[in-house]
Amino acid sequence: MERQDIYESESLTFILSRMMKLRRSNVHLLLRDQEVYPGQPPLLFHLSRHEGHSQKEIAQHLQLTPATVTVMLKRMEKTGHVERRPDPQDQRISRAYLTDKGREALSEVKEAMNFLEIQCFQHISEEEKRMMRRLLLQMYDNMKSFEQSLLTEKDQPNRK
Amino acid sequence: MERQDIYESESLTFILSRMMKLRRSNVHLLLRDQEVYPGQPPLLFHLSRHEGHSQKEIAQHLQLTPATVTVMLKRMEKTGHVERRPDPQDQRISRAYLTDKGREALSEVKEAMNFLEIQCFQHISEEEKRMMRRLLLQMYDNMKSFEQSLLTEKDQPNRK
DNA sequence: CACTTATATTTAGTCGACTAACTAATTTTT
DNA sequence: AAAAATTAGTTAGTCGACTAAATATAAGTG
Repeated sequence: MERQDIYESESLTFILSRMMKLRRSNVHLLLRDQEVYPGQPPLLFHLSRHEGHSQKEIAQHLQLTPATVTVMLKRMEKTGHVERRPDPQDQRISRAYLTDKGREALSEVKEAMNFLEIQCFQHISEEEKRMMRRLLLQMYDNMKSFEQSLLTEKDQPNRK
Repeated sequence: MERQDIYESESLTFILSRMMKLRRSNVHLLLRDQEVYPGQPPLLFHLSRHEGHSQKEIAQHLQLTPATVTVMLKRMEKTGHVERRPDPQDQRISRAYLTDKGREALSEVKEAMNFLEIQCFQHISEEEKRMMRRLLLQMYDNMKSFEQSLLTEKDQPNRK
């Protein structure tokens, strides 16, 4: 069955996305007891380091849209991990805080995610990790340049 | 602004997911003229190689749930890229085929995706790519083992 | 043959991610 | 001071991905 074709694939991005998908699924399994979904740890971590950030600040840091942050925070309010309070000086601004429940969940999430990270890099040396880091950043830069060229192209009247 | 902290991050998986997110966004920009969404190329490619596969077969190959395949195919039927026909021998089975429009879109998508892949790996040597492939497969295997251990744990009566 | 079990797909609901449009508050301009 | 522009967040809608339950069809059993 072609379930195994990750081992035959020449496409690195294919392997990458399969690996990331599996990782995400493992995150899900790991976090189920904490009522935390796979997309939420980055937000939890951010709030633990930046108590009371506005939604705009959160969105910028996590590179998400404001709409996504609103929806996520709303859900996390619902599970009791987060609370939002209006800024005293500016009624447009909403600031997010971890609740006690949120902090509790967070420490377990931190532990779980660290554990996962260690498992993920089993049998991979520090040197190899360093090389991979360099290559990934190169890829990121390449994609950033590519994005720029696409967006520039988009603004051209004579595009295509 | 901490938008730049990908360059400071020690977490490879963080860098990985940021890079993959950016890539996906670029795929989106590239495919907008073809009425194709970033999740659809794998399914289009599969159908071009396996004309008439059942939804179950598609789901197994792409490692998606049947529900996801149903919803995706329905959307692609709507845009006219795909048509579904019942199997003549078994009324439970639905088989998917590319339309002419789908084939047309596919060839442009193929071109675009190849172009993107080339851009992604600029300034990275063949040797480096080989190493990265090995490391990614190792990570995949690690995550696979981890998943197994989690699922085994899940079936234990005395878990946690 | 009737009933039970298995199979393939669908539907409804959840999540995160985006876009576009909207709402309310604040700042800037006239 | 009033109007216009900007800002922060929200809502509605789209996508893909999953889960659980439902539906229709086929296979197996007594």
